[in-house]
Amino acid sequence: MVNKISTQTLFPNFDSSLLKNILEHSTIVEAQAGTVLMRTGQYIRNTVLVTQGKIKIYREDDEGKEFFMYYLLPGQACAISMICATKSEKSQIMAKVVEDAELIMVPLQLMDKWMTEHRSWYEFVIDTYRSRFEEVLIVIDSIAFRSMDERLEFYLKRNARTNQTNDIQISHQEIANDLSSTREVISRLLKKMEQRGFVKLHRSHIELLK
Amino acid sequence: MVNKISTQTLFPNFDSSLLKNILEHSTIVEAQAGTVLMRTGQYIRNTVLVTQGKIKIYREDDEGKEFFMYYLLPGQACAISMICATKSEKSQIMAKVVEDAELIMVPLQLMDKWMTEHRSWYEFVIDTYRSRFEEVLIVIDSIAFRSMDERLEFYLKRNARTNQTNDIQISHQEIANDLSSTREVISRLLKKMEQRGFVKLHRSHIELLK
DNA sequence: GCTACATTGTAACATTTATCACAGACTACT
DNA sequence: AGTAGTCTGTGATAAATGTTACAATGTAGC
Repeated sequence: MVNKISTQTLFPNFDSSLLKNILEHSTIVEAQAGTVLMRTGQYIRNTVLVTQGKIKIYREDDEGKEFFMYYLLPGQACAISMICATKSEKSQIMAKVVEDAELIMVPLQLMDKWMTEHRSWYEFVIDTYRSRFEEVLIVIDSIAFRSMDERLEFYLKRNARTNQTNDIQISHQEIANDLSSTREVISRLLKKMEQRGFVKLHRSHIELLK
Repeated sequence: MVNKISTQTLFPNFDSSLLKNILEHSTIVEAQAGTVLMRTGQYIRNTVLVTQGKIKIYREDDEGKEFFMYYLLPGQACAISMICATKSEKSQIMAKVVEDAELIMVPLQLMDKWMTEHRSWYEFVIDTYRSRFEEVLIVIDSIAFRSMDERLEFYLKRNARTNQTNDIQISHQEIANDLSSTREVISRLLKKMEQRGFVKLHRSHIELLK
């Protein structure tokens, strides 16, 4: 059952009739860290709102290689699941839970219906499109224009910002996967960053110093 | 003055009252090949519909380096100019006319107003978001997962498809700019592709053989 | 035809990133 | 404490891409 109070806090711009609709017609799903919520090529049947936890959104290639694009946090929605809504298309991305999550699943027909009935839903959807599009453009910048050491720095900073801590719990291997590079390259670049005083390295854990 | 017949042909899904609104309230702009329609950082005041010509959309970095993302063709609209509409934000991209173009400029307030008033406009906007988002994801694939020779092949094929010809009028230098590489690298890779029988090289002009 | 300019070809070399190989260090579990 | 597994460090080497330098060719304008 959806908790009205917390939903209201997380989505403060939703009007009360929309909130009521959400509480009545959506289902709640809990997903443990590690779960793959959505795979490339699967059909999308719901628009996903996040109320708890943390989700990573990836682009996959044919051989299963992953490329990290952005995080989904409480109060946010999956833009792809909205975009595909109108056409009930296949997912273009992979979504992986990295911290135990609670999700509101809104059936696609409602997602579409509410666009005309609830101004606050319409604005939320448009704003989700906008902010994700912008985020994806910044991701393009980093791969199109930057070398691996700059991308790594960008990655660490973004991770620290998202998780609101300078202690990043992650292995070199996972960073390498996210950046579509290799572990040795990341280890070496991190070592150089440590020598420059930018980070302090620990096992499965990187401390950002500035 | 907007030509009603051609607009109707290019945007067949627009209902007649929407068409009437467009003809009344929008302005037509003609732009010659070479014109930069929009620069990164400029404020967006209109949503742009293309009725004639060809436009290339780029992402720019701080030092003015360009990275080509996609084409805008007649019957299409600039997704970024729609996305920024609601917030009247700064442009995140650069738009360059590559074939003399005719554009319909829809003031931002109307773009937003019509979303609720014209179902066909709403659907057009949502579909523009969707298709551009998907296109951008494919662009991410090509830079995240592919090496330069594969990206070049992808680039040439896309160019041929968009321009509906296997004779691509372009210099090695321009390809290098679009892919954020260098002319020498592109020349070398093209030479190899020619040896493999994939293309035939001419001056300022590449013939795609398969 | 001559000249200036844009375009292409290519060699030599530098740098960045990836791959292979292996060792040492830490952790979890029994 | 011992063992298996994960994580990190690092050297050697290969491959891809970028840089520098210069020559050759085609084109446009006079």
